[in-house]
Amino acid sequence: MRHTNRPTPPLSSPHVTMDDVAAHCGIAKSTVSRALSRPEKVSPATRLRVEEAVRELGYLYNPWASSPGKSRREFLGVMVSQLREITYNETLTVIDNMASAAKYEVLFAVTHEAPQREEEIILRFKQYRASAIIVLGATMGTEALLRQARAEGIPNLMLWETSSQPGVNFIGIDNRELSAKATCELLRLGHQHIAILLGGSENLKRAQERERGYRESLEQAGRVFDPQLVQFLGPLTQATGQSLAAACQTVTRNLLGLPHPPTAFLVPNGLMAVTVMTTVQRAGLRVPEDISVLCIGEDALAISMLPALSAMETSASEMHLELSLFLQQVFRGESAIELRHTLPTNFRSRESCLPHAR
Amino acid sequence: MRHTNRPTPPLSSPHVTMDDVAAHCGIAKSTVSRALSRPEKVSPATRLRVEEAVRELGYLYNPWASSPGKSRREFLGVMVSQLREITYNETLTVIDNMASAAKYEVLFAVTHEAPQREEEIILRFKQYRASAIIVLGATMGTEALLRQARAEGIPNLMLWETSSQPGVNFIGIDNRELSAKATCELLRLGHQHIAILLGGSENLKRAQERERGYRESLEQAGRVFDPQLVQFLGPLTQATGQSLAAACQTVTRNLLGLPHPPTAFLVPNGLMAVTVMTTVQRAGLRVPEDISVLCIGEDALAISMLPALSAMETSASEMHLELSLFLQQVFRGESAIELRHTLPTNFRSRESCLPHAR
DNA sequence: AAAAAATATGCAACCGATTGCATTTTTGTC
DNA sequence: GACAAAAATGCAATCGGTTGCATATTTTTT
Repeated sequence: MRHTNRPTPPLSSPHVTMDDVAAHCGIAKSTVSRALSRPEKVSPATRLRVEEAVRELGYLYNPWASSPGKSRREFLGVMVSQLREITYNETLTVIDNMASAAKYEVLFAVTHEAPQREEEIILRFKQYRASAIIVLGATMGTEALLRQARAEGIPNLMLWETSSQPGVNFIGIDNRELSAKATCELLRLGHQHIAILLGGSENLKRAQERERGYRESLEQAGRVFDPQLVQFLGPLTQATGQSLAAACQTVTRNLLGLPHPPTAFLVPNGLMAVTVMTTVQRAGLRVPEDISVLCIGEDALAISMLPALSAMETSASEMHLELSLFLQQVFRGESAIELRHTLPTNFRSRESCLPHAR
Repeated sequence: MRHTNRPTPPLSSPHVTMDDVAAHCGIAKSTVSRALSRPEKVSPATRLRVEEAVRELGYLYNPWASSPGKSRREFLGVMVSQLREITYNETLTVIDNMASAAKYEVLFAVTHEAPQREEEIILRFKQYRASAIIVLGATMGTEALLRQARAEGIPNLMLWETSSQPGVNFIGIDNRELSAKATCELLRLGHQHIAILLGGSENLKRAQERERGYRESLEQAGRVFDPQLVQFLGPLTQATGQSLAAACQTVTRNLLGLPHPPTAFLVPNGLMAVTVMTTVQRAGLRVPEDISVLCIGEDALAISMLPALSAMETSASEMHLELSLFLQQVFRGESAIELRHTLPTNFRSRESCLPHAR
């Protein structure tokens, strides 16, 4: 995207400008400007007259104007892979709160995990001179984009991910390790056939890393890796047009119908956990007696359901705290911020996992 | 908010301007401008030289500059009460897709159902000359704000709500009626004590309307209205700091402990449904045999859970279709758009509601 | 080959604010 | 009441693009 090619937008209604206010008060434009931005530099009488006129004429500050170099409109670019993860919602809320308090605007965009779209979005963020770029949900190309942005002086932050590349900031979990730990946990419980469900497409960094962690754990334990047990839900929903829940249901049913059906499921979030559990139960099996379910990446649903969901858990509040610290630096105008923080994770056993009864 | 008072931001790095490109090519700034915005008005040779220089110098179009009246940066203001509703996520995705395709930027803000915040946000949207304002989740003051915006020529659209005020556009469901229908449904099944759980605070338009529908239905059926059975979850979570799910759990437990405990629950969404069901079951009761659960406002979770959730359902896709039509009008530059559409709703019986066995 | 038409480019004004500096007005002091 | 200092205001340049109009160049026509 360089320039858009829309047929020249219908010019918006002629707005009231500072000149109008000045004329109305019979004073100079510069005085009006000062009255509004540094009231103490102006006599109380004029200030009142200006405020009066502003109200009367309905004048609105125009952030577009002002010397297009300096001035004070500030943006935060927020790029999200998709809006299916409840955890992202919380994080987005934190970001918005901080931004709002600091009078920053949030530019929001969804990538749908498409690398090309990511590139466009980052470019737009740059054009709008975003003070920082925050990413939720990365593909394999994201890091390169962020390094570039960083090199150009735009602080960046990837959330819920980690990165091995320099120049990319992050606060997040090591998904490979997380997935590996989860797999080990199930292996330790004696499960021979473990299915892993991955939200998103293969593009998704997180999904790739989890798949890798899963595979490595299996290999390390000397088990055969059965590709049938690895299911990416993203491409499926896109191909068939069905909802994620529906896709999950189909996949689960298919898995249960295998000659050697899995006795444990690794799922990416609460919604998938519910869906898997329900499907399992409808197939006449019990959770956790017959089938264990373990959630990688806990969310609000986990504790609410029955049986309560065993999960790999992380301190979201720790992340949000660090996030807010980062944002404060951004708001203070620091641009060479370095922040690479891997959050600790641990297995939280609840009710949905049991040792495999042969 | 008129002007912000930050200590003048640290001036961003000196960007490459059109002048730089022009100088580098030895041509006039205006030619560069034309080469980029209307390539056909410029000789192929120059165009190539300019493109080359742009690449070489790393020139980026600066949307801030340009005649601050015309020009082509276009915004969509999206105001959301909170990010707890999964349905909102889908709607947001639709909005983002449309905006992105039309090269509009999405300005995003969360109100937390605070009227004062809403006012600030709308003001900011106006300042940034947003082409339209879209609202998800309104308070009682929202409509007045939108009418005002509309009067000033900014199209607005309230989603998932209806409005009786002129000048306010909407595509949504009549929450009073919806709630009334749901209550009737439960009354018809013979339930004597029906609890209603409302997400959000009393500020929230939707919550108010649902409470009203519930009350009216009860009165119409000649039942006594027991205020104890009406629970607003919003204020509770804010007061105690606990999560929505935790608050829902507490409330449910309390309700079950009443002298005349409810035999049916009206819940606002899937997450609350899961939580109520789980709490009920942990209390030694069964869903739906002992306790019925009916969801007002269906979401992805509804069909995934066990027992499958009976719900008042609406065609989200119908809404999204109309929404996209509205946005297309906005993108085409129409500002006096009139759109007031109440979506049909109907009761979808699944497994979570049964006649009350006395 | 000259005139007319079409195309390409440059010049300069403009958009709506900010800001340094000059100027005017007010205030305070003796 | 005169004068200096301080406070308030105005003037004009500036930011980085866009655009109408004038000018220069190329192409077409006869």
